[in-house]
Amino acid sequence: MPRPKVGDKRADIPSAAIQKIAEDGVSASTASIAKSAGVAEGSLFRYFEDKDRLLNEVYSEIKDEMRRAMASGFPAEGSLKARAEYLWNAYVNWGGQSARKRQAMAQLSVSYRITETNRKAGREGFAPITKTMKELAAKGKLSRLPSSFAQSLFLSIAETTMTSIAEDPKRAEQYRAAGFEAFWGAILGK
Amino acid sequence: MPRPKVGDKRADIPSAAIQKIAEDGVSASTASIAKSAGVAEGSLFRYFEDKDRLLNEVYSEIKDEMRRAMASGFPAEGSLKARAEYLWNAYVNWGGQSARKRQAMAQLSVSYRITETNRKAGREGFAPITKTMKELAAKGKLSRLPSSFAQSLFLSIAETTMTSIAEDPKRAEQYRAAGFEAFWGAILGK
Amino acid sequence: MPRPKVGDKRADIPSAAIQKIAEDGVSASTASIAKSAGVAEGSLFRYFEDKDRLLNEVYSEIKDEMRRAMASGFPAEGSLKARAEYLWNAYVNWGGQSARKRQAMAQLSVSYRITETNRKAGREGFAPITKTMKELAAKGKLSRLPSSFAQSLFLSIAETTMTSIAEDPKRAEQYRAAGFEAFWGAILGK
Amino acid sequence: MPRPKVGDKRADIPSAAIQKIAEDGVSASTASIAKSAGVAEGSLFRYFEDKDRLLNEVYSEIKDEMRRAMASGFPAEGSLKARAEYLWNAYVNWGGQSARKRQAMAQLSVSYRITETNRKAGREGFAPITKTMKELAAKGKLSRLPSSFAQSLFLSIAETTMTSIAEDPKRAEQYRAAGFEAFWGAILGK
DNA sequence: GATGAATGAGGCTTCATTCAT
DNA sequence: GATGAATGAAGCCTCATTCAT
Repeated sequence: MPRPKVGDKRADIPSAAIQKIAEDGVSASTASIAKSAGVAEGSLFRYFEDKDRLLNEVYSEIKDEMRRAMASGFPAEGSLKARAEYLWNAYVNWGGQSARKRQAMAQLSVSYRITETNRKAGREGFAPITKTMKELAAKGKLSRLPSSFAQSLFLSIAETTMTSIAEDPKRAEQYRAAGFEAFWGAILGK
Repeated sequence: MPRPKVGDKRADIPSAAIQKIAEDGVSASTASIAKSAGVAEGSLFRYFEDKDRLLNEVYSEIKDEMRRAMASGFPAEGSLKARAEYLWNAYVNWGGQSARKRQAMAQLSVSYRITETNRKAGREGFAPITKTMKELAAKGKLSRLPSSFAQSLFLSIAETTMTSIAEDPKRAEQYRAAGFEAFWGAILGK
Repeated sequence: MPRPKVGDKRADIPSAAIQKIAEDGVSASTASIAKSAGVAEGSLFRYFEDKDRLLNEVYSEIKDEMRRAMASGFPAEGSLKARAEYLWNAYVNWGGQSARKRQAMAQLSVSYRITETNRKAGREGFAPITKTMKELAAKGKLSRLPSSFAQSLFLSIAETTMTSIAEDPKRAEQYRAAGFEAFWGAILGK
Repeated sequence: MPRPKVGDKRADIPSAAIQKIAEDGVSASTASIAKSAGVAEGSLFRYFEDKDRLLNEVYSEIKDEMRRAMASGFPAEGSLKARAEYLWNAYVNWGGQSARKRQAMAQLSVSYRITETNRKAGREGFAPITKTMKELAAKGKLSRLPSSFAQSLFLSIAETTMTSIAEDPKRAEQYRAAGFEAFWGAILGK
């Protein structure tokens, strides 16, 4: 019978933090996070220097996971549309399966406790995403604006889509497809 | 010679709250808000039962203002595009002139302290907006989804646009126009 | 029947702090100090930004009181010995009546929480003391060393004297006289 | 090739404690002491039942070392002045070479965590010192007071001297000589 | 009505100590 | 013996809210 692995405690804290932040916002108390992680309150601070560190680490962890979700299986050789659609689906699907993380992210993104450094690191996607977005932006009607605008549109339209899915999961497929068309139209539509 | 109006004190509190919430998030202390409004700490609670009330009132006040900005001068008889563009411009322009309020709103909208009732009231625009959005949604490729989806897209694309403008104000015009085209394409683009 | 004066609460805190620091050292908890002052814990922080401020204020308050004790009635025109003896007696008597303050001071003086600025301000006596010490130092065998050395000897010999008095109060007079002779001999003795 | 001796770990702890206490006061954490000693946090408690034990042990260790410094080479047959001067020089020289220990001692001596027993043991010198002090006290003007008063004066004047030396090491010799003269004058000066 | 001093619950963080490995 | 992860009590401090003036 396997006994609880040593060191696992640390790993439990970010998940608990995500859960609590999703529920209560970034003002979720460290005590409640620790409790929900099944560790003593003091233990939290063995692993995270202070609450800000924890918050920032959770933030970048989620950002990383998002990127990984989009990176895995990415058809680097596909057509522009195929690539864009792949990214879209990967992102929206990830969001659908990670409601808690999305909710936590919504809180973290507007929190002043996330450092600018971390925020910037979060924005810089991995190369293939950035490249696809750049191509897309260059081709579309937004070509005279920074490609980051296209990227922001991607994120915000996807966010809107995911929110709608969360509210009405039975139509997930429909929203996902419609969301992509909306995005595509936003960038390239006449 | 106009003397300071009685009751002015109350009116100063929401503005101060907006300022402080924009700066510090919803965790801005009531003391700091009172101070910034030039009233005593205790006086705040003569006007607002508790902090939550204040927060909710600020929320709906801003929402109201947004609506008024969009309503005033609305060309009810114009073409669909004319009307949509009017709304867009009115909204984005309002945002450009109300940075503080936008920032406060960003904090308030994710706060769990804003009641669902209030949130819903915020979403329900005034009739002309809703009507325009419905028409738009019905005509576009999103016609099989609730018109609230189109409305959410309007808001999120506008938000993205305003953020870009805030970061690079010299290109405000460009962003505003491009933003509208993006929105238009999102809803109607082929 | 006089009711408790408003604002008196603040004044009670330093006395309580002295009491507690004397008993428990500078690690006396703010909670215990507040309790002993008869105020809520939070109230302490209305008056003192943080514990360090309180500690430093207590430190300089006691230093001030010491100086006042030595200054009041000082025979500025007396002989050197008369003046030195006056200072000695004033200081030692003050210490005898202020056991708690002396004990608190013993803790505060070695605490790293007292700022260098404050420490320096504490060292700078009022002019008459400094002047007397300078004259004394110049005349004695320590004339080739900074006069601050003589002053430090004054303080440390007095401290030793006061400690002995505290341990055996019946001999207070004897110790006080002997202490002065010791100090006098230290500076001028053959 | 000498390998690190077993049991060395224990010996490293008091030195580390001295270092840390000198830096941070008696509130130096056991964790920081352990780290500075190169042992695990928990190991400290294998050697010292608790922090108080460690503190007390460090205290008496330093006191012992002081005594040894004064005892070694003590001219038991010398004149009273020769013996007193020997003790003085030995003590002041020891202090000059042991700044850290003096600083730690300054913290420990005022700490309520040092037991009365230990304190008393610290005061009782080894016989030759006590004897010399008694002779001195008996001969001087303080002859009607307990000889411990003379001993306290020795310590406090020496302390003052060492502090001055620490602040201005180039004048060490001058201070040391002047300090002894001051002490001598304090006890015997006319 | 207006004030701001007073409150105390609750939040973050430190740290001496224990104990399974 | 040695380790260091884990603990939770206790410390400092903030803040929404009350209420005597």
